[in-house]
Amino acid sequence: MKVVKPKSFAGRDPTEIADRLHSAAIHLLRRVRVRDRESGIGPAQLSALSVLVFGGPRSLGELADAEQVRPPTMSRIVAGLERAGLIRRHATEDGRRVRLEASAKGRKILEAGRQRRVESLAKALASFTDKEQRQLGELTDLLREVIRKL
Amino acid sequence: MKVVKPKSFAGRDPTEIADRLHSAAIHLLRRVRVRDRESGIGPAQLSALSVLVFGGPRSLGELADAEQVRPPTMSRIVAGLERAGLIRRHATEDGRRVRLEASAKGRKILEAGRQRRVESLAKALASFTDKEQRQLGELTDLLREVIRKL
DNA sequence: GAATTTAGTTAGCTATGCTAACTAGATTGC
DNA sequence: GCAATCTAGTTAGCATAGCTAACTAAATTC
Repeated sequence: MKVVKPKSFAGRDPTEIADRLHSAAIHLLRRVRVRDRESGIGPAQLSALSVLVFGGPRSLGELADAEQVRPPTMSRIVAGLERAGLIRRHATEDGRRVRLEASAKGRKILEAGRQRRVESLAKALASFTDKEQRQLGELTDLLREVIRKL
Repeated sequence: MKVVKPKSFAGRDPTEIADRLHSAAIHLLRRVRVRDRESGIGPAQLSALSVLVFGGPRSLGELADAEQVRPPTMSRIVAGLERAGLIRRHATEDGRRVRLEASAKGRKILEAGRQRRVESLAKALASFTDKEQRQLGELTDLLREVIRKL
């Protein structure tokens, strides 16, 4: 008895899905990086900044948690953002904690990067059907759920 | 006249999709990195190795193209993989070119990493319905297309 | 056979990850 | 009320990974 798995029906196997997501993530970032370098700001800084812009002000530790990096790593990322004038650091009642907040310049830089990213991605998306684009939108939702549960 | 865009119907806007894909890619990799570190091999080395294992032997330049990095970067990645005994380097008729090939040890390491990744991801995927899992599978295909066109 | 092109390496910079060890402020406990 | 402990963040030091510029050596072109 021969069981032939239909290869064309992709991604049923969790291993397969895992590998593909992993590979997709790596290569997507490599592509995007090219455009993001134009902003003169590294990917980790960009990502941290976006948390502050879209998620609001927070402490360094909270930012580290959100970005899944260790405090020393975030400390340096924050130092870079501050040096570039993209965020500001305020004291809080708790003298140990800092309150990090995106500056107007930071918001502008992020928006510009977003525009560039869209420029590239919109071009790539243009050749897809409406249905496929809708699917992609749904994928990002699902993906967020997956990551949250990871 | 007021046009209210339904916010809940996510991802129609290419900007939105771009941002989400970007963010998802970053955070997915950060999660996976934790498990991948157990293999004692960096993410770039792991990714390059997987090209050799699943895509077959090729030259350094081809590998650099596949991985979307510059030759000097790939040169160093390859040096690391060679030092660790995960790949081998053979001469070709063209004296400038090298032929890179995964070793048995390299294939084993990669398979082990795959297992670990699956262990995590399968756990995360388990809470999704069959339909959602199928969707995720289909959408990784879509994602590959997007990246190819980027 | 000289000039050019091509493949890969080396050198040197930056950014990002980590752990270990430190400082300083807040909290706890006696 | 002050010592011990805990918590937030920083500093130091290491490794990986990205880049460009400049080099070496082999192949190709003229």
